[in-house]
Amino acid sequence: MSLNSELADIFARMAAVMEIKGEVAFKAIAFSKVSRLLRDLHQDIRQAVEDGTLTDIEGIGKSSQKIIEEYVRTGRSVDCDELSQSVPAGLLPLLQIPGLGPKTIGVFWKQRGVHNLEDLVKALDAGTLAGLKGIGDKKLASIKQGIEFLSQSKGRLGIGEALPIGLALLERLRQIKQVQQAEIAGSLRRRKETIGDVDLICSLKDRSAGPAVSEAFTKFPEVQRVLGQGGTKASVVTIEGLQVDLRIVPPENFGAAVLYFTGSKDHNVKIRGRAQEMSMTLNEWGLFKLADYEKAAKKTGEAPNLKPLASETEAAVYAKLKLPYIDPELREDRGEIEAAEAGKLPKLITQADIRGDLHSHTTASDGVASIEEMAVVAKAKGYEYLAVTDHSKSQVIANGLTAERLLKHVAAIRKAGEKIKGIKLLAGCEVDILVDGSLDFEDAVLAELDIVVASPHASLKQDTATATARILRAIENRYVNIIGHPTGRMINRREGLPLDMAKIFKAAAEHGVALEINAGYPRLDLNDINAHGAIDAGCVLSIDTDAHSTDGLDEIGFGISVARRAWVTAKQVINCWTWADLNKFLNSRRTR
DNA sequence: GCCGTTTTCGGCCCGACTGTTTTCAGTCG
Repeated sequence: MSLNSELADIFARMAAVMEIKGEVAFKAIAFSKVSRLLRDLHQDIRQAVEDGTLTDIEGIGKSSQKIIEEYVRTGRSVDCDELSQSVPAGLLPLLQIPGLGPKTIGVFWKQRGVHNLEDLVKALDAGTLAGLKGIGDKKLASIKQGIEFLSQSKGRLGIGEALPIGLALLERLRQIKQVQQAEIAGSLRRRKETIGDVDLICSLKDRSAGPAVSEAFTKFPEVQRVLGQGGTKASVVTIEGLQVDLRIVPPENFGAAVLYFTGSKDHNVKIRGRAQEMSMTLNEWGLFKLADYEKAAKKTGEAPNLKPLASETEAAVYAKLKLPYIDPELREDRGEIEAAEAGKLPKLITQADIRGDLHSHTTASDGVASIEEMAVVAKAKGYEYLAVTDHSKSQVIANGLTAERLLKHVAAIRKAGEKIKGIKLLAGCEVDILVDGSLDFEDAVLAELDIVVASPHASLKQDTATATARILRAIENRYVNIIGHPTGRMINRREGLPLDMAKIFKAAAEHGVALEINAGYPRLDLNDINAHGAIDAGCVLSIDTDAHSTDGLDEIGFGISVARRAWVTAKQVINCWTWADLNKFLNSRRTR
C-alpha cells in the first residue's frame, strides 16, 4: 500500500472514532476530507513534506500537517494510536451496517457494553438493547436486517457488474407511462470503478403519479426487497444484492435533481458554496435567490413555492452559477470547478475518438476468435487499425507463444491483413515483464513485430522498490511501445504492484512509451487517479480492451470512462491518432 | 479541525425518510 493510502486510512480511522465518541462533528468532517484528498492525490505526499508545502493543500491545516509529518518520519501517528485506543476497535466496522450510524453505535457501546459485531448480534438476539431512548423495535429490526445485508453483499460492486443492472432498470423505468424523463445519477453516472448503490431519477408527466410510479418501481422483477417507499422516493435491493434508490421529481425540477444526486458530495458542497457566495441557494429542487428562498413557503416532498432561477437542466444551473457544463465524470472536486471558472476544462475523450485497439488476443494464445473474426468486428466498429497481441511463452496457462510460434503467427497476421481491406492489422505481442523486469523474448524477436505491449502478469506482490525497478527496466527496452495494465490490479480481487508512479510516469514520458488504460473489466488499470497523474507528467496513454473475444472489443467504453474521469483528451491517447501519427510513434524509438 | 479581500472567531450544504416521537434525532445521500 502506498504512503498516501496508508495516511488516508489513518485519517479515515480517526474521523470514524471521533464520530463514535460524539466529538464535535466538524472535526470528523475535516479529517474525512483530509483522508479523501490524500487518496486522490497522485503525487507522493512525501514530496510535499520535504518541500514544506503540506499546508498549501486546501484542507490540510496544522493538526493534519503534524500527523502527516510524524507518520512520514516514524511510520506511526501517536494521535491516531491514542484516539484508536479510546474506543474498542471492533466498533469501527459497525459503521458499515446500513441503518446504523455513529450516534447509535456510541449509545450501544456506552450504555450496553457493545464492543464489536459479535456483541451486537448477541445483544440483538437477547433483546438487551430494548429500552434505550429513541431506539424502538423497528430500529432494532432494521439494524438486524442491515447486518444480514452486509454479510450477504461483498461490499461495493464493480462498474462492470453495476452498469448493466442500472441500465436495465433505467430502461424499465422509462417504459412506465407516467414517467417523462429518467436518468441514472450517483457514482454510476460519474462512472466510478466501484458502485455502492444505484441512483435513478425520474420526472412525471402527471405530478400526482408519484406514489404509483414508486409502487411500480418496487414491483420490478429485479427487485428482491423493498427498503422504503414514498411519493418522492423509493429504495430497493435487487436480486444481485445491489441497492437502488429512485427519486421522483416534477419535470421542471429534473435538471436540479439529476445534478444534485449525481454528486459527488464534494462537488455539490463546492457548487452550493459558490451559489451562496452569489447570494443564491442550491438544492435538489433548483437554484434560488437566497433572500426570496428564505421567505418562500416550503412543504416536505414538494418544490418550494418560488420560481427557481434555474432547475430544468443541469446546464442551466451551471450557467446561472457562471460555469460551463461540467461532465459528470469530472465531478469529484478535483479542481473541475476552478478549471471551469477559468475556461480550462478539458475536452474529454469520447468513444468516437478511438481509431483502433492496440491490445487483443486470438485463438493463437487464449482468445476465442480468429485473427479474421477479430479484424472484421473491429472494422465494423469503424476502427482504422487493430493490433493482434497474443501472449508470450511464460504465460503457459494462456497458451503463450514460443518465439517460433510467434513468428509464424506474425506471418498469419500479415497475410490476414492483406486479405481484409479497410483495416490495418498490426502484428504484435503482449510480452511478459518477468520478475526482474527483463522481457519474455529477445530483442531480435521483438524487432520482428509492429508493436510490443509489455505487461506484468505474475509476481504481483513485490515491494515498491523492486516492482518499480521492474517496470522501469521494461520501459527502457527500445522495442516496448506500451506498458499493458501497468499495476496488474483487479478490482475487488487484488491490489496489484505498489508502483512509485511518479518514477514510472517520468520514465515513460522520457522514453516515449505509452501507458495503458486497460479497459477490460475488472482490470481498469491504470485507474483514474494514475491516468490523471500520467498525463500531468506528460505521458501518452493507450486505451485498449485486451479483448479475448469479439465481444471483448465492446468493453472499450469502460476504459473511456476511466480516461474521462482522468481528464484525458483524445490528443493524449495514441489510439486516437491517425495511422500515420501512430506509426511514427511506434517506430520512433527503434530509429533513435 | 479548517478557513478568512467583511472574519483569527464563528461558521461549516440541504432535504427526505424513518422511527421515535408530539417537535425531533439519526441516518443517508
